Amino acid sequence: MDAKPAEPTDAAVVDGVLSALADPTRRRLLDLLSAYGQATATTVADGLPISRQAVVKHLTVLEAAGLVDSVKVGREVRYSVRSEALDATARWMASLAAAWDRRLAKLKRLAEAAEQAQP
Amino acid sequence: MDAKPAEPTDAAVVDGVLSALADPTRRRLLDLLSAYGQATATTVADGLPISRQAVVKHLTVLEAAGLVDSVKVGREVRYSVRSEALDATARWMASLAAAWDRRLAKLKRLAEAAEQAQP
DNA sequence: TCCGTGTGCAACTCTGGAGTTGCACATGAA
DNA sequence: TTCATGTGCAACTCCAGAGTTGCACACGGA
Repeated sequence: MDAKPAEPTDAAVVDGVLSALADPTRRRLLDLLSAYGQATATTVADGLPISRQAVVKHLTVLEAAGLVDSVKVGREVRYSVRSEALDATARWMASLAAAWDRRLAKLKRLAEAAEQAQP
Repeated sequence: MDAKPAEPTDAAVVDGVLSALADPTRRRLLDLLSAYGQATATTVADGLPISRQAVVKHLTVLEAAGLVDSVKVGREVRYSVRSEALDATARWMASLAAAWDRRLAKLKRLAEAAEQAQP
């Protein structure tokens, strides 16, 4: 029973996470962030071949997708990774794969039944 | 033990699946395909507001990502959904989420230890 | 054989997003 | 207060990819 297609609320989350993770640079960014635990855009940009502004844009996308959290400390903004949205999307994908399997199995049964009915 | 980062072979698969699923039209297309069980590009295009050629391009991307299978029957090409790549990506995401959680927990412990060492 | 329908290929437009640059603003330290 | 450094904002370039259109080709049925 844990294989229903997806909860309606998850749709937007899944959409955001998938778009966010589609970019290799953003995946790399998440890797760095999870390694640092907490870091500013400037810090992360040092470890990447792109400008700080590019990093900020990516972080904005990731935050909108719920994959990243930001906290303002003094004059700097510290970002950290959040696993909830990622986990929700993983569950969505697993249930989708299960749904496909069930549909295919059902269609296969129907096809076999039809074949036996009309030899 | 089922939470190791990811198998190296999976990297390309995950990359392809994520890029493929990032497009809403492609997700819609997969929905239709899984409902039909098996369908041609022309058939699917009838249920979408885009041209057959656009559908063919999307199906090519999906097939390259391993999300779709194609079989040539006479003069038509029948596409069907495949769940393996999707399932592999789901597992990758779940293990990534778990890895993030473990790292954050570890960093938290380290921070607390440091705080106790220097009150 | 001829006709109709489904595919494949190529060229084209166009928009969104990735990245850069320049500058103004804010804040912590001296 | 002054200075250095980290952020925020805006305008700009550039290119990949989503979609279209037109046409040639292939195959099954009459």
